[in-house]
Amino acid sequence: MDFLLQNTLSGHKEKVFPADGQALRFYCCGPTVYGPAHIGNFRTFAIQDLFRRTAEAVGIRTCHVRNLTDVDDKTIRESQKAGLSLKEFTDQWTLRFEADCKALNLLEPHHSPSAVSHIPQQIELIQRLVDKGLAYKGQDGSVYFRISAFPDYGKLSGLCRDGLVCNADGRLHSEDEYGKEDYSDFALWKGWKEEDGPNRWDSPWGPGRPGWHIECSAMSMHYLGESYDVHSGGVDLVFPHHENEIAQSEGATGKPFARHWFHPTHLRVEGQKMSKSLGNLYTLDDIRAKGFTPEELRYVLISGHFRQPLNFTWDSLHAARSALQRLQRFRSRLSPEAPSVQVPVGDSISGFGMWEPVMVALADDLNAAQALGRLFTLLPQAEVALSADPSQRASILKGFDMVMFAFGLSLDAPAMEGLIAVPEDVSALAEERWQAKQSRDWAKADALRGELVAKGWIVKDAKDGYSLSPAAG
RNA sequence: GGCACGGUAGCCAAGUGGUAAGGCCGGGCUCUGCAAAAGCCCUAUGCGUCGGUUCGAUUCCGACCCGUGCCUCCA
Repeated sequence: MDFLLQNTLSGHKEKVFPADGQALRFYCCGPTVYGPAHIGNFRTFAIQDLFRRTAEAVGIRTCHVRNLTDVDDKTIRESQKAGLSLKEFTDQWTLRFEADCKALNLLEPHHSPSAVSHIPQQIELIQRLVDKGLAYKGQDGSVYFRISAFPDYGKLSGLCRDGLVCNADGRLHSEDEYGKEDYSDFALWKGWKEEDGPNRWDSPWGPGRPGWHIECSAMSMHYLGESYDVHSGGVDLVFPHHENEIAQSEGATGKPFARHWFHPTHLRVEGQKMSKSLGNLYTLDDIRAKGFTPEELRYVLISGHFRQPLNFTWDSLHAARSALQRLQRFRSRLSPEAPSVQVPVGDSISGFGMWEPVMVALADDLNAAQALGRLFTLLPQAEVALSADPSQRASILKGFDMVMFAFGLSLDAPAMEGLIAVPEDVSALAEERWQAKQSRDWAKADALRGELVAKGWIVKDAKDGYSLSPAAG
């Protein structure tokens, strides 16, 4: 099964493929660890995870790198506010980020390099650019990339260099910037300033710290080679971040950098842009506080097409809950055993069976919306097929689990339920009610159910027992 | 101002030159002491507006309206 994906560089759908005999080399721009990531950040990471899972599900091995930006203006400023060293500060947010990723069932990247731990690689790359005349030291002690020496600048974003200067329409900064030859030139190395405090590293150009763009070039090439397969980040990174990465990398090596680029678009919240002032920069904890699970959020985040802006609403989380429950019920009817979520590389290509149309949709430019549509259409068909011929159970189950692997849905809600502690008095009431019901004392049973509801618990009867769950809301 | 993208049922959201996937909500039915759950069924004569091309357009073209993104460090 071919895996097609629109390439930002060409504007066309192109086949995703690794070099012969190698893993698909895949780089993602990761978070700046100065606070909790919000659900908009996680939309991008969830889509990237969907990309990786889809690749692996169709039999493409991957090597996935996602960096951590742990030195920049924000991390320095916020660490100082918090009274912590930069490392203490970014470490704590890195742990938080990793925990959130795990909760969202994002596969762990094979490498998660941080900028601070790759300073030498960045200095070396800057040195290559200086040596080739593509970078220069400015009057302010910083080193800048000389855009005028890189004719291809603008090929990713479609913005030409002249356009940058001419079309900004008043948004152009005044020319009081000093140190740079040209307004558009960007910093590779930032000379140390008073407000940076102890956060300084030595370099051939004096003390300072790396610029933001250089870290991704240096680390991606360090782990994946000077030319690699796929590079991804949020749509806002197309310009200037990715444009600058291309300039730095191709300028230094003279070779093509990443071949294939894709950019998930932004999340909107209740029809509005996310912003601090609107108070809608929700984190995973905010989602939990409203009683939803990370998996429900994941479902929402991946359920729209990644190049289409997605409008997040609380209602969509309710919809996700119901949809997931249907999948869970289907899965547990198929087999009570927990799904195997191991990477299915190797035997996957012919393994989807009746679910193949779902994977075809995912492998066609990551069309998750269409894939989910097909999935739900096939659900009743699977039930019919199963009752007609029970011997198909194993193959239906296998294909279904593989598709769930690709979506990254573990369908493990029952395990979650077990984690909710039921207070003593509640379980005693419930037990008393069950006994009343067994002796057909309907009035008493109903009265006891009323008491349980008053305590915020809902009881549901089955043939041979009952279950308790906290009332919604 | 430049470039790009989008406007599909109450909500979310696919898709196609030939008569609108799917999910949620809502309604109905079956089942069950009751309730809930579950399963089944139904739910857009219309796809921003107005023109054009066509046997036929939501799908192509044009104009317009509205919304969104990027235009130097924001996923």
